[in-house]
Amino acid sequence: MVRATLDDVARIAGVSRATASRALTGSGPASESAQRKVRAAADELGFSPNQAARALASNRANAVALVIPETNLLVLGDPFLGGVITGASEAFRDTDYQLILVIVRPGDEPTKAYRLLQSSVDGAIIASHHLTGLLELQMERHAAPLVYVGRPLSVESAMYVDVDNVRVGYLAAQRLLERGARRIACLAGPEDMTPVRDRLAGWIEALSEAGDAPGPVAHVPFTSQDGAEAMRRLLEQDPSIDAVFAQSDLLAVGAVRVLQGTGRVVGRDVLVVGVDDSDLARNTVPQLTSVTNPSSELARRASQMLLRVLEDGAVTAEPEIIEPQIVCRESA
Amino acid sequence: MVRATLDDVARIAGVSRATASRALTGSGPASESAQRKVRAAADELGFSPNQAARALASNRANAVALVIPETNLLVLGDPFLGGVITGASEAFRDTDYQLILVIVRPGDEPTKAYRLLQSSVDGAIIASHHLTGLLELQMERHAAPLVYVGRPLSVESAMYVDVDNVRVGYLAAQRLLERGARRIACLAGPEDMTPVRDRLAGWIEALSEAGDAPGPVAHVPFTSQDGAEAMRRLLEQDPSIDAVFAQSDLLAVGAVRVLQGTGRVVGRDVLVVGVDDSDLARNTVPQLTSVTNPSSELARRASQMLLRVLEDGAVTAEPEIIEPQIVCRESA
DNA sequence: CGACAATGTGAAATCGCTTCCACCTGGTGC
DNA sequence: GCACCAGGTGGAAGCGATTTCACATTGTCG
Repeated sequence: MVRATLDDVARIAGVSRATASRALTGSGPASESAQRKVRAAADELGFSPNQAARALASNRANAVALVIPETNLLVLGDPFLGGVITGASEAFRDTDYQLILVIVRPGDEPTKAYRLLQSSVDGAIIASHHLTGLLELQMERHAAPLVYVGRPLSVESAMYVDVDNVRVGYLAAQRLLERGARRIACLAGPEDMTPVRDRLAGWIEALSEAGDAPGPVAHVPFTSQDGAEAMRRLLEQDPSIDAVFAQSDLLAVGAVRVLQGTGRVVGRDVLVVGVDDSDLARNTVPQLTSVTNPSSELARRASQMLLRVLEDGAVTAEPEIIEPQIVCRESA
Repeated sequence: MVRATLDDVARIAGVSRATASRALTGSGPASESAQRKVRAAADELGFSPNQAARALASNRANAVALVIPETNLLVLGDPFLGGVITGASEAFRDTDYQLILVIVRPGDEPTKAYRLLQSSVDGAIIASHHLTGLLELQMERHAAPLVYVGRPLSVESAMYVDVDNVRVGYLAAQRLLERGARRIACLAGPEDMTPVRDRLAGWIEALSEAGDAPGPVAHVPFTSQDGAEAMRRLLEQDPSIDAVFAQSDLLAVGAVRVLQGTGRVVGRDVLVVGVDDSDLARNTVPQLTSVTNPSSELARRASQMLLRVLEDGAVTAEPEIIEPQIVCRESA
């Protein structure tokens, strides 16, 4: 069976191709009756427009890229990226933009992704913090609008949606202090990530407000293994630690395992707060107190921002900041 | 800056557009010297072909769809889908196919996705077990080749890659029996999924070989909450249960939590085997014994199968079956 | 009643590429 | 030497839509 073309639709509807196009896309004047006839013909033929032809003629790809980093986190099940994917897909579901998944590896030469993006998308959502400037700058030069999930480190005046990460750190520290912690360590993520720095800043702020000095800090990748190792090192360094602010639930899980291994009871002898409020937080024993980091919400808002720019032709949009919440459970 | 077109490249290289096209795509004869000149000109201009034009002219989209179900699993962090995404992306990274992400919700009318796929991809990887025929049949009618990750329930003669799920169940039961279990319950997934049925079959097979009768079975969605509830019900029903075959790590985690809540020591009083061998299995206390269900491997193989069909023009390919392994840890 | 908008319409020109086809070279076999 | 063939090449015809523009056809106002 040969695919029906707009010509077929026009012929059956008894109008010109131009009119048929206008009737279906609403891009120009078309009488009531013409619209009815065209729509009937299109239904009859099961017409669906050839995207390539449409893209070529209209000079818009009707597609957006979702750029995410490939850490092995996806495999290991870090829920943050899953949420980003879900959120973005949700936001674009009812538009006729297609979502093109671009997974970049730290080592990849950026030109490849750049080319791809340049030639075939109208815009992009970028969820990768780790790209150090290169890709970002190259893409910025290009006309297609870019929206970041998470404030980018190296790009000024970017459009982005982020959680208030300073507040994340502040909330965590506040909770730990309220529960009586005196010596709070921090299991932070990689040092070159803006959220990591901001959370650290918020944590320090809350501590100094309370007149406390920050405990030891360890920067490690966001995996539970690294979290466990780092926790072990911190304990050696300072066995008097009575609370831990872990910058992700995954890190927290690793820390909890080590703390339990030393005979400490988490939630009593030592307090732990994580970040992400993921499923993980509910599935461990003890359940984790965690600060929210609503990935799908962030991605949804970023997508909507991109859509707005795409549709309204606006050049830019103000960043949006989401307020984090702390969800208290057994660990702190 | 205006994008360079093939015309520009041809002009600078001093050849015709036809020759330039052939030189760049390798789709026809082109002399050494022409190729050199064209390539030099393309580099100089930073030429990258307009995908839409190429797709329109060649009647191939240079894109494949990755169809995955939206359960809230992605949000909740079921690692299986993350692995599928990673694996597929990896397989297509070095081709010039783009990956279009299509997330279908159980309730979605399939025509929408169908239209999308029909009009703008050369093929698709389908990772959704839950689609009951409708979408699948519609798509089968269409020319674009489809490869399933996981044997589909309703489509005969489909191309797919799957793990040997009967063996998964068999391995789990075997391990539990070896460790001395006498009364083995099964926490199964939704009843309409082929892997769920197959694992159940393998489990029963191993039990009957050993002369044991299967314990109680509960069918629930793949979340830890449902796992926990089901475990509670099973225990009420039969407190003598001394082992559990949970059909995913997430279910296992829920079960473990409940078992521990009753004072049982998992790994001693009661044994638990999960499936997926995900990060989760390594992060719980006790660590879970789990049967592998290598999602990214499955997706990679499925993608390669699709590529083969796409490139060779082969009509079909034989299903591939991957052997599962059991990874023994503390819980059984 | 004539003139001028406003509104719909279709012919035709793109968009940037691939690919068919006709043509022109050389080199080879007889 | 002549026919022939193979490998290169360029001209030109699409691919299937959108969009511009000129041309009706109305209705409305003075």
